[in-house]
Amino acid sequence: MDNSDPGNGQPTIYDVARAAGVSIASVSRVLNGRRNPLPDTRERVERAVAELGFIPDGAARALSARLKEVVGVVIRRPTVTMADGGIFADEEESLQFPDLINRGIEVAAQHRDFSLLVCSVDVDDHDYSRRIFALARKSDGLILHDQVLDPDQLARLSRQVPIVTLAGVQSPSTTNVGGDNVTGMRELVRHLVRDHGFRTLAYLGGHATSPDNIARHATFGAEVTASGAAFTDGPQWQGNYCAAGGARVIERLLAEEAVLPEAIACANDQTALGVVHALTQHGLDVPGDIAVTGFDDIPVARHLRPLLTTVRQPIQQLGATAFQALYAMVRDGEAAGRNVMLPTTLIRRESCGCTPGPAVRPTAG
Amino acid sequence: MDNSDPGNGQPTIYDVARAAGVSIASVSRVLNGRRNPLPDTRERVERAVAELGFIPDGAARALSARLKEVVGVVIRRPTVTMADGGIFADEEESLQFPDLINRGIEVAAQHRDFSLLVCSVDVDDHDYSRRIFALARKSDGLILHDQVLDPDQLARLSRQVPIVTLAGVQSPSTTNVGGDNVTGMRELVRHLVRDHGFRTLAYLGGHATSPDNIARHATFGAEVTASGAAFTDGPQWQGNYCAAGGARVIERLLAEEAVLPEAIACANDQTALGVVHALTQHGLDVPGDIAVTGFDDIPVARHLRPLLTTVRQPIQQLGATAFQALYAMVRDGEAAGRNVMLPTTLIRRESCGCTPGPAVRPTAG
DNA sequence: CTGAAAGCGCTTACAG
DNA sequence: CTGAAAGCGCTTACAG
Repeated sequence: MDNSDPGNGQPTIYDVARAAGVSIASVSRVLNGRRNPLPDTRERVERAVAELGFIPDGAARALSARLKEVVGVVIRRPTVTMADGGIFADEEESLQFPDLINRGIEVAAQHRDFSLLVCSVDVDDHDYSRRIFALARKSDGLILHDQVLDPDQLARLSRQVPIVTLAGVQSPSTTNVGGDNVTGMRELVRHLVRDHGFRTLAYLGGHATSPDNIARHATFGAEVTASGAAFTDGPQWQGNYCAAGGARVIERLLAEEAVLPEAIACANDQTALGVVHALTQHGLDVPGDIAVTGFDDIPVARHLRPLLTTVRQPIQQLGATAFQALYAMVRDGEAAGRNVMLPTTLIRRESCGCTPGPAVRPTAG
Repeated sequence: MDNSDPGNGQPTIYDVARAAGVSIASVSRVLNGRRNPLPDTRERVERAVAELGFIPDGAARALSARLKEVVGVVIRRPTVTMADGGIFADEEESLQFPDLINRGIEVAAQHRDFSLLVCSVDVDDHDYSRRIFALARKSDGLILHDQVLDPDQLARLSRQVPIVTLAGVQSPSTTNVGGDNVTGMRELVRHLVRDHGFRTLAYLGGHATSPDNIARHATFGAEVTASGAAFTDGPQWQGNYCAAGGARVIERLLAEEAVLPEAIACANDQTALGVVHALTQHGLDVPGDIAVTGFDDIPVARHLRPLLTTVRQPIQQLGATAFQALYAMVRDGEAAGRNVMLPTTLIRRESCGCTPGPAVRPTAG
């Protein structure tokens, strides 16, 4: 029963206790600031800690305190199934929106001494759900981007740890945080149809199962139709939230000499990036020949030419809010089942055909 | 001593053992595939596991097996100190290069059932090193981007866990993985000076302490000078690896009506993005009036106009290599002190003044 | 305020 | 092959 320096290196709490001449309980107390120890005790412990370079082991702490101080985050890695049944992976692309959200989660988590454990999944992989369940046992709670598990699995998972979905769907056992797709899309359609007078419009989608994508698609279609303009729709307008995916859609349409609409609303900015690029490569001018819009307002959207008209979401805030919701569940046992919707706003820049004004800096979200 | 269902939810290995009518040791063995158990034992355990939805607790496993199956990653969040002493944070920007590297680390880690624990630090924060040391005790090893700790701290940290630096500097106690800055920069200068004939060139830097930045700066300056061209240098050319940082440098130079060089080599692509944008906003044409190049070849660089001439690094591969190096240290006790250098290649596109050819897809790295 | 002891949920020699 | 038991390094009632 000699718990001291086992030769492998790291000092344990026993080493500190011996060096300070106190019990391990006292060491633990000064380290965690519980039950204020006497100044003398505190000092001796602090000196010993500093001398030995002691840092408590995370696993032991977690096991004992029943708190890992880790939030697990799952993002979806893109894979796109092609028309011919093949698979095309755009893995090399950075996923700016999810990565930025994760930064928001992480910064919020730091304030609570939580760390971020990330796991990216390819939903076409055979056992990706096993990895998510394993992640759950390494974390105090999980934040799931998009829709990576079906409702049944989500319900099962929520029995392991609290779950917050980001841009997913709220359920009795999970809380959801997302942007207001409907309002954003309405504003966009109104601008495109009423202000610019476009008569034919298409929506270039993201992952087919993504709740964000579904909501944006539905709202866009309904609003366009309601406004009396023509909604160009169909399976060929299916992208995957990536620039390469968006570009591919355009390439194919152009290859089969399809008649393009006057305006294309993309599922997100990254898609719009690829769309603008593909159109330009083929000699089409944006917005001269065709208008293109995005969604999210990722920072690079502010450096593109033409400047991208898009629907702004408070990206980092989405992440921070998701963490806070999760933390309340983990820490205070707050109930699941909430649905938090953050506001979106239309940002009119150039790619819709608006005239470039003086450089517009969006106000901080 | 009743270790069974404590009411809080998750079944433990004791519950499984009881349900299967075996000992917890047997449960552990079939779960971990050790010492092949009898088919009968295996089946009963597997049935009980499935019925109870048992997943081993990560902390308990880690404590007992002395392996957390977690790799900690530290990236540097941008903050830039302004000339007037103020602080300007570009926190809202996505850090595409580090994020993409992290994806590479994570995918490699998945193959070994490791997860990625990320921590972003602001080196101007007062106690960021405390957070890094805490991260170390939640991980089996650490990968540090850039230069986030000084050599002394690195040495101390390496006594806690194995360390791999990414684009850092190799030392006896740490292994480093990075791209070949010198060769890449040489090729770039040769192209700019010899092929394009530029006579005045500047380097717009990244973080001043970044080893990548230092190497690129030094090589660029030396090569330009050696070639007989003029190297424009000075503190006003200090960026921070972000688009906003690059744009700010240009804004200031323009504001003080400085004479711009014929070509600007940026520390990375993201900076180049901001530079191109700022120049364009001021009516300057890239590459007509001034050439701009990047470094990294991040995917968006392929969707910009003009297409960015840059030095390609095998980004995801850098991450995967860093993980593999770390894994060898964690698992096989491999010694630190290696330095792995991955090749870079010049990618000539349009922003240097080359004529746009047919769209060039770089071959997979 | 402080210490001795139990316990967190696993893995792994050690016997059998 | 399998089980009883020790032990991983902490935290936290429980006494004193």
